[in-house]
Amino acid sequence: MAEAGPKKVTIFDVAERAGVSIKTVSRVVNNESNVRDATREKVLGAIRELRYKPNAAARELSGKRSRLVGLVYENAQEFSYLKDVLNGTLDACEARGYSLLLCPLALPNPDIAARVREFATQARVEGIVLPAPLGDVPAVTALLRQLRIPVAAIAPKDPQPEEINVRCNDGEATHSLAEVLIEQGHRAIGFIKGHPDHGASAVRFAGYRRALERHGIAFSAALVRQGYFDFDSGMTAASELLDLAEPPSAIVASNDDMAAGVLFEARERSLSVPGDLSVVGFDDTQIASRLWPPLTTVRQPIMQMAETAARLLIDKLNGEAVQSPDEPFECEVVIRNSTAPMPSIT
Amino acid sequence: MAEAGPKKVTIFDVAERAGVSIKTVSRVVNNESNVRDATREKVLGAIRELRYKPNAAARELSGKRSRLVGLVYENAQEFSYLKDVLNGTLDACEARGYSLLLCPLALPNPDIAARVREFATQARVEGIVLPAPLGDVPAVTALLRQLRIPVAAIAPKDPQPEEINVRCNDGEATHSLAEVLIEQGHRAIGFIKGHPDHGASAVRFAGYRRALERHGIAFSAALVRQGYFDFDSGMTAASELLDLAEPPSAIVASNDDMAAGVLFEARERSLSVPGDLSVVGFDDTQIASRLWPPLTTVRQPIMQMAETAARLLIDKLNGEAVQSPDEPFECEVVIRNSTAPMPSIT
DNA sequence: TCGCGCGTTGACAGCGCTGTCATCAACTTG
DNA sequence: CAAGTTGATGACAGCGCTGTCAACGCGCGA
Repeated sequence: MAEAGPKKVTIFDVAERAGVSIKTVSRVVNNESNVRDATREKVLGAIRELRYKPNAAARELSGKRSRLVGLVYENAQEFSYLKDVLNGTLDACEARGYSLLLCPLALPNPDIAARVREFATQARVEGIVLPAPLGDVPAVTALLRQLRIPVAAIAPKDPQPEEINVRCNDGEATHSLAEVLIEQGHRAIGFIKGHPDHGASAVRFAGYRRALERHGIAFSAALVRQGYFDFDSGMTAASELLDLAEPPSAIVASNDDMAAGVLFEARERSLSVPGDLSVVGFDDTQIASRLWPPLTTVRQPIMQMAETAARLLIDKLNGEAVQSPDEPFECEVVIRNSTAPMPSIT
Repeated sequence: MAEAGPKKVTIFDVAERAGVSIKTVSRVVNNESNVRDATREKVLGAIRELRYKPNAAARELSGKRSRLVGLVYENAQEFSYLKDVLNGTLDACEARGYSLLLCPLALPNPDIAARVREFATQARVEGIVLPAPLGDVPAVTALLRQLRIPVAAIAPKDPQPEEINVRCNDGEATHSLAEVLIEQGHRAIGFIKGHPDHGASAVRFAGYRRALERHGIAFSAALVRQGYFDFDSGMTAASELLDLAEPPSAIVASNDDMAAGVLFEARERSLSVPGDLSVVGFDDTQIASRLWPPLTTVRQPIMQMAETAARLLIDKLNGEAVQSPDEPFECEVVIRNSTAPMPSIT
């Protein structure tokens, strides 16, 4: 191997330069108390001058802190969701000097527990970020609790009070979304539920029901179909709904991918959207604005949620007393062109 | 902190159990030669029985090997591409006991070099995977060369012979794609180029030109527009092409996102696809099958390419004499419903 | 005045592994 | 058969840091 670059700067070099012991340098680097301000300044100066960067391996070996956070996620997940989760988590890690390790999971899978255990122990992560729907998978959550690995869940169905979790008001948002349709005169509004294993599915469905109730529209189970958050299930559900003797004039899909399926099915039947049928999605994924017509949908602040989750997690790892945000994050309804007033039946 | 779990198993425990010195255990773990088979078996047995896992921090501190690979990528990139890159790279890392660290880049950005340097030195990665288009960014490649960090480039424009790189035959694929249209009778075939900074753009354009040439169709610069791989530029380019006095009857977009833009523009003009206009994309991203009509496009084996790149990179880091694959990976033309025979003008 | 407590600092061991070099037995060779 | 060669194994230092604990100086109350 070729020799290159300047000699590695170690804590000894800094100590010598600052005229203190390595222990004091260590204290300064780790922001410990009980260092006189003058001393701290001296050390900080030496660190800056020498461009000292602590050796992560040595710190971990000696101090038992790996400064590693894990992101365990469902690999089949809509990727624009993951992208936001990833970016948010990375931001938080970077800001606090942590590194991120990834653990994609294929669900459903009987070996999840083994894989997560392997990851948690072998990868030496101090804490784990668990984006939905993994915060709702008992095999995972129970294991991590048993391993005593701190967890930060993004949008779990049943938030554990002692664990970090961040939520958004997607129930409210679905309520608003349904109201958009109601205010346009729609009364027969179909609903395609999300995957039953995802906490968000029930919440969104509840939001839809509340909107109907509030506006005095009778709920009809016939207008509800079970979907699984994927394109095909959206198509199938739309097909069934449109085959009804009295088909809905609008359909709320629990995510964009299923809404895309609805649009597809409508095209197959030469139904005009929004002329003959209004459609709304959820998530504002990239596809929402690429479809024709562009989808009215809901944008969730996933990246902020992930950033907050990871930040709180790291703070907790650092011994701070953190608590989950009291208020859910705000979703935003994005009005595009897939919705239009109910054609008057005069 | 709560005490939990079994006592950590160290190399000493294994050595004792196997009745050898720690050094011999180390040799076995690192697959070094000069260990008698019988000894190796004994040690392997002890490792298995004790479930020994070497401590990564200690190995790094002592041996200077971090077993970390970096993935530097453009964050704005189409994410289904990144997903494949990520999955392929992760697979290779996992199979070889490496971990993956991420470094998203926002391009264009004057500080890339600083950020990459920070990542390369601070994150202690031994090697870096560089998916397109980053293998073509001199600020990045030159820096890494100077830092002497081994690199594996995915689909670079100018493959460096001394560095690992994997390619696919996307020129051929574009050729085939254009031929699909030609065989359907199209003669006026528009082309929307990709981002000029991406190596693939020129290659795909060349494939298109070769197809025309091979079938004796005169090339017309008027039918070519510059795009940037994004939806909007696809729309704009389509708009210009369709405004031509003699508009094309088919359009080849250099990726799916731009093809989606073409479809969108066609819809705005109430043009039927593929009745009035045939459209093809490239990449077979998720959106391709969600659009209406579903796009004829080309699927690249990105995940395999990434897996190969990362695998070769790690082998190289381990001192093996590796060389890039001689043959490019094969792309696959996916025929869907966005193409149809040229309407006869009889 | 002495003794005590507190805030600050340093000496040193040791985290778990790999690199270096010494050792030793088993061969090979003239 | 002595000397040299080779392969297998072990002893030990040390990677760069943090935890532990001791030492030191200073102010304060009795």
